[in-house]
This record gives sequence, C-alpha cells and structure tokens, in this order.
Amino acid sequence: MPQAIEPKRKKATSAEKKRMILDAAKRVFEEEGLEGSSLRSIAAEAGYTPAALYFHFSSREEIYAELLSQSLHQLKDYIDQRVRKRETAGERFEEAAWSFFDFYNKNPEDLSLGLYLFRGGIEPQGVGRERNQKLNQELYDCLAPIAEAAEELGADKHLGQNLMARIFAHSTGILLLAHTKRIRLFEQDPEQMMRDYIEEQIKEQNWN
Amino acid sequence: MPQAIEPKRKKATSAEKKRMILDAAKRVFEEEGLEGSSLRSIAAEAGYTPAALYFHFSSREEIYAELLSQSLHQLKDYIDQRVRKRETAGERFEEAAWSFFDFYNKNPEDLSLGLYLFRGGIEPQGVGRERNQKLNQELYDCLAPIAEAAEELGADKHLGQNLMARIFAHSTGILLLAHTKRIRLFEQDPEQMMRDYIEEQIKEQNWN
Amino acid sequence: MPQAIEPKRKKATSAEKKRMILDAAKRVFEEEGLEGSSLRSIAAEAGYTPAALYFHFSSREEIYAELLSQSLHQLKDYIDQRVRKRETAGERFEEAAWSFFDFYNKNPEDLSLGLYLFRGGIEPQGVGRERNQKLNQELYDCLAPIAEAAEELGADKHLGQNLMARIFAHSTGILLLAHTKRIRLFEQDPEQMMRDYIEEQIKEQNWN
Amino acid sequence: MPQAIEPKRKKATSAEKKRMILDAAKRVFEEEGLEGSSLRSIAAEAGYTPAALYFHFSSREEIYAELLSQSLHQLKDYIDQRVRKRETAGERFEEAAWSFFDFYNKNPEDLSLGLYLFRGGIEPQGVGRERNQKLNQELYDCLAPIAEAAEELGADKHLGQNLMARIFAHSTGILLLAHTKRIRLFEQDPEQMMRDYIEEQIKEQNWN
DNA sequence: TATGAATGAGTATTCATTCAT
DNA sequence: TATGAATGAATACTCATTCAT
Repeated sequence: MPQAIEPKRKKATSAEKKRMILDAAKRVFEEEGLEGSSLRSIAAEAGYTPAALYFHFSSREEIYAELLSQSLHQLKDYIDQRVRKRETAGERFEEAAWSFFDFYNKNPEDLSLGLYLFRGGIEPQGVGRERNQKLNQELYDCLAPIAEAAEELGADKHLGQNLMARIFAHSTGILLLAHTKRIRLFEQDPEQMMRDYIEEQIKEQNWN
Repeated sequence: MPQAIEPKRKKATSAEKKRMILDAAKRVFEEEGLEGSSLRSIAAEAGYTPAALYFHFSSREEIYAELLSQSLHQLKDYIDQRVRKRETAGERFEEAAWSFFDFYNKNPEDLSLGLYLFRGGIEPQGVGRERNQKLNQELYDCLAPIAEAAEELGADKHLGQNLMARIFAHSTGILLLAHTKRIRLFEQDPEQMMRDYIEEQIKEQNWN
Repeated sequence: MPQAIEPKRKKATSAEKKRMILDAAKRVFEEEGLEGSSLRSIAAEAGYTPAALYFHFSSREEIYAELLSQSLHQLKDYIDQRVRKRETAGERFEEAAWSFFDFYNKNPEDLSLGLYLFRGGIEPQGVGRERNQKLNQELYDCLAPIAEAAEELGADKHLGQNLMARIFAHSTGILLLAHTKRIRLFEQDPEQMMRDYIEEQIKEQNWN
Repeated sequence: MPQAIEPKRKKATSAEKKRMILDAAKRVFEEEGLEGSSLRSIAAEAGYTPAALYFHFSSREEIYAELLSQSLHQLKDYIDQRVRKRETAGERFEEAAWSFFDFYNKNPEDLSLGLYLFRGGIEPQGVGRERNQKLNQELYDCLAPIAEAAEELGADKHLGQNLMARIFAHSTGILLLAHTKRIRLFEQDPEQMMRDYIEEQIKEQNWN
C-alpha cells in the first residue's frame, strides 16, 4: 500500500517543484521584466542551478510557454467562475468583459506575461509554432464567454467575435496605459474607463 | 579659411550622421525586431564601428529614445497636416483619431518602436526619468488635436482628455491585435473596427 | 526457491545487459562519431538513464575501454579463423596481414574505436595505465600471427616484430586515408595499395 | 612620415597578436590534446579573455583551421628547402619522403594538429567544407615533391601519386605508433623503419 | 538494479561599453 | 571623429558524475 502511494507522491512533488520554478519565473518576470528573466535568473530565484531546470523543462522557451499557459488558465477560471454566477445573459456579458479586464488589472505580472505574446516582429517569436497556436486557442477560450452571452442576446456569430475583439482591444489598451502609469497623462481612472466602455457596448446593442 | 568653415560643416554633418545612424537603427528594428537590434547591428548597418556610435549617442538607450522621439515627431506631423485640412471641428476630431491609428497601421516599425515605451516592468524602464517625461509629452502632443477638436465641439477639459485616452487605448489594442496577426482569431478587419469605434464616439457625443 | 535462482539469473542478465550497453555504445559511435558519443547518448540508445550505466561501468572511459577490448577480440577472432584455414606459412603470413587490414576496412566503426587509442597527447590518455597495457597486449595478440608465420618462414624474432610493426603502420596509414576519404586526392584504391604492400614484403623476404 | 609608418606598424602588431594566439593554441594542443583545447583554454594560455579572441578570429574553428594551415605551410617550407638542395632526382625523392616523416617526427605538436584532419566520422568534421578542401590541397602540395622527383625518374602520373599515397600512409602509420609510444611493443626504431621503407621503394623502382 | 533530481564545471558565442591611439 | 582591441558579464545549454530513494 505504501508502495501504491509512493509513485503518486513522487509525481506530486515533481509537479510541485515544477510549480515552484514557474512561480519563481513569474516573480522574476514581475520584478525584472522580460529582459531580466533569463534562465539563470529564474534558476537563482528558484534556488536552483541553471542545469537543474533542464530536468523539469526542456528549454527556456518551454518555461515561458508553460508560465503563459498557466496564466491563461487562471484567467479562464477567474472569468468562468464569475460568469457562471450571473443569471441573465446581459449580466453574463458584462461580467465576462469586466472580469477579463479586472484579472489583468489586479495581476499586473500576468499582464506582463500576456503581453509577451504580443512582442517581437510581425510574427510572435520565441515561442514555437504549435505552442503559439495552443496559446492562441487558450486566449480565445478566455474571451469566448463574451461571444456566448452576446449570442444568447441575439447577436450573430460575426458580431459575437467582433465584440470579443473590441473588448480585448479596449481592455488591453487601457491596461497598457495603466500598467505603465501613462494614464496619468490624461488624468483618467482606468477602471472607470473600462466600465464606461462596457456600458456603451450594451447601450449600443440595446441590451439593457 | 577652410578652417573657419570646418566647424560649421562639421556641425552640419554631425547632425546628418546622427540621422543616418538613426535611420540605420530604424532599418534594423524593422528587419530584426526589437530584440535583434543590438548596438552592434545598428553600427554595422550604419557602416560604423560600435565604438563610433558613442560619439553621437551616449548609450544604446539614447539611440532608442531619439529614434522614438523622431518617430513621435513624424506621427505628430502626419496628424497635424491632415487635421489642418479639415474644415469643421467634427471632421477634425474624426481625422485626428483616424490618422493616429492610420500612421501606426501603415508603419509597423514605428509601432514596435512606440510599444517600446510600454514594455518592461510596472515602471517604464530603460529610458531615463527626464527622457521619459519628454517622450510622454511628445505622445500627448500627438493626441492633443483630438482634445482640441472635442473642446471646439463643446467638450470640457476632462472629456477632452478622456477621449484622448479612449482613442489611444482602442487604437493601441487593435494595432496590437493586427500587428501580431492575432486579429485573425476573431476574423475581423482592423481598419473597419477602428472606423466603427470613431463613429460610435461621435454618435455618443451627438456630434454628427 | 525462486530466491535461490535469482542470483544466478541476475548474474546472467547482468552480463547480457553489459553487452547490450556496449552494443548501444557501438551504434552511437557509428552514427555520431566519437565526439558525439556522450554517456548520455549511449544511455539513451541503450534505453537507460545515464545514472544506470554506473552500475555496469565505473566511468565513461571504462565503457570505451571495454568496447575497444571487445572490438580487439573480434579482430583477433577474425584473423585467427582465417589464418587457421591456410596451409602454408606463406599463405598464413599473407592472410594475417590482409585480414588485419580487411577487418578495419570493412568495419569502420571499429577503426574509429581503434584509433581512439591513438589520440590525445604524446601519452595515450583517457584510459588508465593498466587498462592501457591490457589493450596494448590485445593489439599485439592480433598481430602475432604475422610474426608467427614469419618465424616459420625463417625470420628471427626481431624481423618478426619488425614485420608486425610495418604491416600495422602501413595498414593504419592506408585506412586513415581511406576512412577520411582523402585517398581520393591521390586517386588510389586502398585495397590494391594494401595488396601491393603485402606482395612487396613477401618478395623482399624471398618467401614466394 | 611617422603617419605613413603608423598603419603599417599597427598591421604588424595585429598580425603579431594573431600569431601569438596561434602559438598559444599550439601549446595548448600540445599539452592538453585536442579535447582540452577549448577557446577558453587557448585564451587563457594567450593571456586573453575569451571574448578578445573574436577580434582576431571569427570562431573557434577558424583558429583550428589557421593553425593547421600554418603548420602545413611550415611543413611545406621544411620539405621544399631540403629538397631544393639535392642535385639528383633520386636524392630529391629520398629527401622529399624523409623530410615529410622527419618534420612530424621532430614536431609532435604538428602531428597532433595534422591528425586533427583525420578524426571524426567518415567525413572530416569540425572544419567547414571549403576550408577542408583548402587544407587537402595544402597537404597535397607538401607531398607533391615526391611525385615530381618520381616523374623525373621516369614514373608516370599514376605511379607518382601512388608513391605519394604510399609514403604518406607509411609515415603516418609509423608516426602514430611512435607518437603514442606503442612502437615499444614491437621494439622497433621509427626512424630506421622509415629509412628502410624509403630504401625499399627506391630499390623496387630500380632507381638506385 | 534503476531512477530522478541535482551539481559544478564546462561549451561557444554575444553584448554594451571603455580606452588608447 | 573614428577605430581596433579589450573587458567582464551575460547568454542558453551540455556534460560526467553523485546521491537519496
């Protein structure tokens, strides 16, 4: 019986260590920005030798990809949990849009991480092709509740997707301003701006 | 006599050389992305030794900052010229908003450059404090025509600034999506999205 | 009862496993060259963890040494079998010389292995002192049939050894040229060269 | 006038430094064998930072290639000078063959270097394709005096090349034995062996 | 007997920057 | 104003080996 448990335990601690490394990576990301987050610095933060990380991840990029994937899953959970509690489609639409913004507003380290996808040249780089597609899909899934609610409210597929894109764009723009504190230039409150935008969309579609 | 002319000439060519280096830097930016643009590669592209650049710029960051500054000036010129041609305040508002988006949409290398300001940790880093403020001001100046037109149309100062921030945010968000080709996920046309947003703002303020 | 059998079995499988590891090592040698053959790659090819190999061999060098030893035994068997079939001493001399060359010519991976002994600085390195002497003896044993046949034909001990050395040297030189394809430079056929050399020796000693 | 000299001097010292690095590399080769001769170790031996070597050579392989090329040129000079002094074609043949052997026999570090060409898998590796061809040609040039003398003595082209290959092979084989001290196994004197071989060739061709 | 995790030393190469000339 | 040479710190990644389990 102990033998039956042992392997499970080992797996558990292995996963735990992986998680600890990812957490360390996230901290480095947060504190030093993307440039400072080398494999070395992540290893140091995690209390490991650089070489040790290769037992848990096959390359530096894999760490980034897993970190990002984990972040997107947390975002998805955050949104799903909140949307589920809402009763009407209108409320769900509002909640889906707001919580996307809210998650990143409250977790700036995840924002840095998320924006990693939006760096580099025309094509996102530093993450392999298939990995990139997977991440794209995960991002799409986070925003899907927006389209779902919209469709319940009578929107067609194209409008649903349009609303996903709009809300993503507006959120991201505001977060970028807020995150870099440049929003002060305009003496605006990011949360208020986002609320206004969502309300505007609802009014525009005559959903209230 | 030649010696009397020399200093003037030198000053003239000095500015020219500086410009040539910046142009080279922009080309490198364009071709290799921000990450690939080392001081070395800029020097090579400009036909110089890395060490030579230090006669024109005090650090790699200064090159980036000046490049960005130059880009913001070009943006400002682009917007001003187009806004000036419009007769009514309503048209000027529309033009100011559209041409901000349009400039970056057509010049993706300037977008990469502009987003450089929005990287790093919470605080914009890699650019010194006073330089950062100067760049902030230059960005503000580019968007100012939006507020000016809005105020002509009856908006108060706060609303003017709010519109600057909104349009900046929405443009940036769309450009980010378009620039990284992730907009395909949502099957949307970035230009159409931006046009719709501007129209929405005008309708919302009852300016049409 | 099963426990009583176990030790015997284990011993048997232990030798088998050792052999399997050596075979894997040889394959790696063959495919990736000597430089590419790390302990890791050998372990992977053998279906083991690197650490597991340390139960069978005390170091990476020991694997090389045993592999080499095994190769020299195969060479010895190859030569002995063929020499035994020859009836006259003259034929045996010819066969001993030719089959030494022939074995390596047909088994280039064994040649790489054999040349491993002839690398490093002035002193053969990477193989311990006593191991080196053992390998020397094994090499000597492979060439011994040459001297034996020569002595039967009337050569004294010194001439016998001289012929061993000559034939070893000439074979090795030709194989080196052939193995690295540099023999093309001289537009020669390695097998013909070796045959000529052996014939020359026989003529020189007036053994035909 | 001093200005006219300056650039020359600089070039000279630059070449000198290059040479000093190559000398250091040769020493490392000699002392630590090929495996020990990393860029780091060469730099250390030369009294430089690893990075500094990149001002003089574009890669580690270039250092190896230049070292090898330099060694082959020295070999060629050694042979040419000695052959030139001989009056009859017969003497030139003998000298060309002997001095090839003699050079490597007296300069074991050059032998290690030369054997570098004969390592790796079937195809020589670690040196680029065109570099490899150049080195091949240089090796051929070193041996060319053998064929030239042979042709003067009436050999056709094929026989000339055959003699080059034979002498190369025999020399190399003996050197390998001597270099690794395995020649002791056979209680032979390498120089005598080589002399005997050359004499044999001359007798065989009836050139004496 | 075997593994997974870890280390420490090592690999070549790149970087921004400095400095004597 | 410009260069060539140099540095020191950094980059990701590999290696043989060890050890607790």
